[in-house]
Amino acid sequence: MPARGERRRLAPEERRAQILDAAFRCFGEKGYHASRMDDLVRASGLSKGNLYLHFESKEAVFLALFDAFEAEVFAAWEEEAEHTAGALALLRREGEIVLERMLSQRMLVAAWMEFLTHPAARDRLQLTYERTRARLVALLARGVGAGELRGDLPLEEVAALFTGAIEGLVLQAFVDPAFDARGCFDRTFTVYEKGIAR
Amino acid sequence: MPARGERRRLAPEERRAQILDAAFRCFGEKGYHASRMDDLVRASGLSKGNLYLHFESKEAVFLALFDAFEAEVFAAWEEEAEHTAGALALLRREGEIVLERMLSQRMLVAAWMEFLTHPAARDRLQLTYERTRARLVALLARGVGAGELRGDLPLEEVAALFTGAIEGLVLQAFVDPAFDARGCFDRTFTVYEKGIAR
DNA sequence: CAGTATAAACTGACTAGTCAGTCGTTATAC
DNA sequence: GTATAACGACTGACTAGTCAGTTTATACTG
Repeated sequence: MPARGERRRLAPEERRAQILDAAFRCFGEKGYHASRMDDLVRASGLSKGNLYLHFESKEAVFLALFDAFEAEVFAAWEEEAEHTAGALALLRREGEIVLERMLSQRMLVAAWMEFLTHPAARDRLQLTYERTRARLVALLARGVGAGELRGDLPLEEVAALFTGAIEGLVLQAFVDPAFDARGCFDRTFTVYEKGIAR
Repeated sequence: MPARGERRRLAPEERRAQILDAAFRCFGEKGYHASRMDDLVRASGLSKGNLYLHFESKEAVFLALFDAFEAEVFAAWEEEAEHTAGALALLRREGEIVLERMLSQRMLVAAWMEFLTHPAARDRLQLTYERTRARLVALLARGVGAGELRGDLPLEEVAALFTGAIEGLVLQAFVDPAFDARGCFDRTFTVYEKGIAR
């Protein structure tokens, strides 16, 4: 029983944020399965019932966390797009941005991988991949239009290659702390450049 | 209780194969966590006790399955290397080979992802990545030596990029059945070619 | 402004079920 | 006769989610 006066009613958004904050720490430290709902309870300082008042399941909490992560990356990309001219330069910067965020949250990425056998997770990630590729296709198309990139590129496929390659670097970094994904991206970007530039 | 005469003593290797066969079907259908040891028991037609006589844990079964998968891919690569001349042609073929095998066992790949928060899985996958990159570096180095590839390539990094890109395509195919990873690889291989050929 | 009613945020002990792994027993091969 | 492969009912630790009851904020009333 909490000491008198420690209970506080809060607006739903604040509680959700509090829960997501705890979830971020738990899932980001131990992954999805190893994080128990009781861990989130402890980390959030709330009761279990309260937690289930705001999220209908463990799965729902994790999906909400992913939404936040995606939104953050997309916002950073928008921001960057306003400051960077040139398709290749922007492509490089956007790659660096997402790589940076994923690497700084390796375990969260692993938690997502762990979660991927849930159909809901697959659907959600599919959406993210589609959005990402669509964004890259638009970026590449502008590059083609500006005469910076070759005109005969299969844009969808090049976008998918780029998307996948970054994911692959993150995976290699996850299993091997000594693997320098940033450096690798940096030093191999010229492969893309030579491959797609006009 | 089995009907009289249905019990059969078998050599350890045969039992192991029988268990791995069942594990292949279970994990390949439902993933790691959703596959219960009792499922393996049913699928193998053996008893639980017998299963634990040959593998000390669920984890051990899955690791053994991964060993087999890796060995198969590496053997197929060796085979291909004997028939294919030219670094770029071989690189393409080896990519196709591993892509083919991973795509035909999507759920098994997902099971592995799911399993990745186990330290033992990380160590095992790290080993595989290292072996794969080492193999690719050797392949690329031969290409450089033969004057087929540029001499100033960061070989380690290009190998990592290639390794990661394939993994990334498999992931995209896993979450989206409509995603054509094979076609994507095929149509984007020229990006590598232009990027690394002399 | 006290007193009271109502809504809804909040609590945590509890439930109902799960599942990896064990072990006492039985069958088989030699 | 005996070593040991094989069996499967059983155990106990674990955990997502529930719910009956408690506390707080606010609205209403005299």
